[in-house]
Amino acid sequence: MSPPAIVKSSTAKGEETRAQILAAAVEQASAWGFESLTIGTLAEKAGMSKSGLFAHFGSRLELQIAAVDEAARQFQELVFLPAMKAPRGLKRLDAIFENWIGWPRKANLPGGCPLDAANKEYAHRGGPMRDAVLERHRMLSRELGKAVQMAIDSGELAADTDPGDIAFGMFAIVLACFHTESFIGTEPAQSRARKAFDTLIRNHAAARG
Amino acid sequence: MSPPAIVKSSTAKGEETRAQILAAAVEQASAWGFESLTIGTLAEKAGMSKSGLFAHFGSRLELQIAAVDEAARQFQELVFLPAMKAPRGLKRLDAIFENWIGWPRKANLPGGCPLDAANKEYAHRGGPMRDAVLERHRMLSRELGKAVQMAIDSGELAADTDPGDIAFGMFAIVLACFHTESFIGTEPAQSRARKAFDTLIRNHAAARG
DNA sequence: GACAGGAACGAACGGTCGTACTATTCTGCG
DNA sequence: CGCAGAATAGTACGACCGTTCGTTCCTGTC
Repeated sequence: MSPPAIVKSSTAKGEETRAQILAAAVEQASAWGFESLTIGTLAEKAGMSKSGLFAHFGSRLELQIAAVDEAARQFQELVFLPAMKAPRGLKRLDAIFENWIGWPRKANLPGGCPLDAANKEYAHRGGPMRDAVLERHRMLSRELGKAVQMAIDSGELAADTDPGDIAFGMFAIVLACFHTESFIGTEPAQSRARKAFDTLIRNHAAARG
Repeated sequence: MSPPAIVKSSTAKGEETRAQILAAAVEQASAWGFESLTIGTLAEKAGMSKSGLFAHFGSRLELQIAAVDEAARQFQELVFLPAMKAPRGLKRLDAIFENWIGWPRKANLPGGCPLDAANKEYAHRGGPMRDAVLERHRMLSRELGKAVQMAIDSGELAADTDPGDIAFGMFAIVLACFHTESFIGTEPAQSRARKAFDTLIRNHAAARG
């Protein structure tokens, strides 16, 4: 009696190693792409056997999809979530941008943004991976759109601003930041990105009273 | 005697098939990445045996590098070269931008810009491929910088314009255009990109008489 | 102590990879 | 024609791929 009730030991021992595997998977995918996620190399990285790792996912595809999910979760956790502490409007948009351009470093992903990598890899082909990537991307895109709309509603951005233009502009600047980091270094790339973002916002700012 | 001098038959029959192989390679790389360039699949695509194709390059790495070169050559041919017919300054910058966002389609590369793909794949790793990609990228970057500088020298862009800002902005917009094409379609993506480019230029335009 | 179930293991499979050899066919020049 | 050399094909190899299978270890319950 005395029913164990909850238990289930929040870390079921298997869940724990699964989480470790996925962390390693995202790290590798950020640098080498999701197509590089092979059972063998990942097993070696996680310090376990191929079959042992394999049992956690059932197939390579499931592993890749799980890695995409994990990457999106980390993005949400490191970019959007902390920005919620900032007040709605431009302040929050600023926070999102700043977290965005810095999140690969914060997540210890020296290979760059894994979602960006996934998009590049699968956007132009069919299959379940493309579906998974697009779904996650649309979700995050919607969240960004809401944040922009708030800045319009608050009167900080001009009322006739097209929210899509701002989202497109932010997306563009962040992409260019990630891409130029490898050429000119993190610091100069982020500096240029911030300057471009400032210009973008100033361009659409509501006229001051 | 009578030294054969030149000869070498401009198309040495081998050169011709080599060119066909590289065309197929660039096409495949644009959609599946340069890491997907395997001897076997490429041989099948070119309608010849693995060993026959292999003999043209000597190693897979050489093949990949040759594909990067070919992609850069096509870029030069379809983006910069036609823009040279436009007069120096904003007109030429406009032409470059327009050719840029449309060149994958023009080159029959439904998978997107292969140089973008190569950059994403190799920017964060070492090795000869990274070197090759970065070199080509820097070359094209320098060419873009010169075109921007001409627009400043001609007085169409403000004298205090930072050429790097314009180049960064154009790069950003084109990247976002390529990335959003897969979500919202080619037409809307290019439309947004053109709008953003107009804003960028207008922002740095020299004050009118 | 017996037992059940999850977690990880090692070995093996069919297949594809890049690459090295040899053999065959094609092509142009005397 | 004949023949040299380039171009392509054939074959074989070791390594790695994803996956399957049977086994072992660990943990918690009767």
